[in-house]
Amino acid sequence: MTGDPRRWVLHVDLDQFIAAVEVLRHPELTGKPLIVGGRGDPTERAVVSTASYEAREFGVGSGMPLRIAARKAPDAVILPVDAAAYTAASEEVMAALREQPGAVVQVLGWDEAFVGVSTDDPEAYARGIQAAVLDRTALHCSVGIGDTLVRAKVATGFGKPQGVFRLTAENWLEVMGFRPTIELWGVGTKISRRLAGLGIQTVTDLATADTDPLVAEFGPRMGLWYAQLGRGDGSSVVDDTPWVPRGHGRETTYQQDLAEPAQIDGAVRELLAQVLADVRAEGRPVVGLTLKVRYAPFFTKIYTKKIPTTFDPDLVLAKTMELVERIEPDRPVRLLGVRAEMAMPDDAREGHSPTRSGW
DNA sequence: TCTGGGGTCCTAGGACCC
DNA sequence: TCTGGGGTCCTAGGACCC
Repeated sequence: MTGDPRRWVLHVDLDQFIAAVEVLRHPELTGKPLIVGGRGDPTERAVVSTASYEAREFGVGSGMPLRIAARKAPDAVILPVDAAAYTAASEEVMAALREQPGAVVQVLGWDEAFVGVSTDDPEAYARGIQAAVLDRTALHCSVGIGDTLVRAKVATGFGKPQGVFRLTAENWLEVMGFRPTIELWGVGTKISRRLAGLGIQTVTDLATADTDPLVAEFGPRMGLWYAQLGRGDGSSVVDDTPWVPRGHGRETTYQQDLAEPAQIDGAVRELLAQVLADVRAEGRPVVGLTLKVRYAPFFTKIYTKKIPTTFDPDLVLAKTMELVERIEPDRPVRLLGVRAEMAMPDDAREGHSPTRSGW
């Protein structure tokens, strides 16, 4: 007796996406160390968005200050971030995925997506995806195959570059069990440290841990979520419902710290104008505001405020300026961020982030 | 090494209500 | 004099991801 083909989650991740897009536009950079970040100026406060594999050999990685990266790889070419170009390339990639037979596509970012599909041969399907993406965009990708979203996502890392890797309940602990918890998707330095405080070092430790201490440490939702994460368990539903943004924000790190109240006032107005332009394009009213302030050298404060639902830019400005009054005087400001929360449409689906409950 | 900019979701604790 | 138990909403902040 043969049943229906089995349901699989595939996770598609482009290889060094941003650097690869730049190489397509600048073929003379092929095979050279390439760093993309900020405005392309290593003397500015900025970080690396993506480094090519050649640049990574010098120890350059994403998130690294551009200044440091330039020191490590002095001969690397440094290019500015060109978001519009990556968005355009990303749309081509996602279109190629949606053309695959029976594919349900859930976009996670510029360079990655889940694909849900029923097939008896997920490896062959994955190779088909790689060929289709390469054919349409000249970009290479890796594909993770899993029986849950988490396992598919984690699997991709073992397929890089240009490979395919399958991770299911069957081989999860064999592959992941001995690794530190920080290698899990959604566990960073802080959480891995707190887990270690509970005596949990490895993925197997987490998979077999009592839930009680986890709940006591992280709360009822996150505690149970981390226990599940250790086993690779969770949802296997790929959801292609269009995403509804919760809000829009802009933030800027200033090359010189702001000291004068008038400077801060002007900078906030500038950021707010950009945020309101994004919100207007969305056509949804503002219901809340956040002002983020990084005091030099590295201390961040967040001020939030709910406001009456409104489209009125003057009211939003007035409420934003009430938040500005909370900024501590006589402290240099290194970063300002303004964010507007928007009213959710009634029919919007519940949000679920990759690292949070529901998965 | 001295840390961007775009996001999302979770939790603690206080205010307030019945 | 001593202070329940349930709930909601709000603010501040934490953590993570790409």
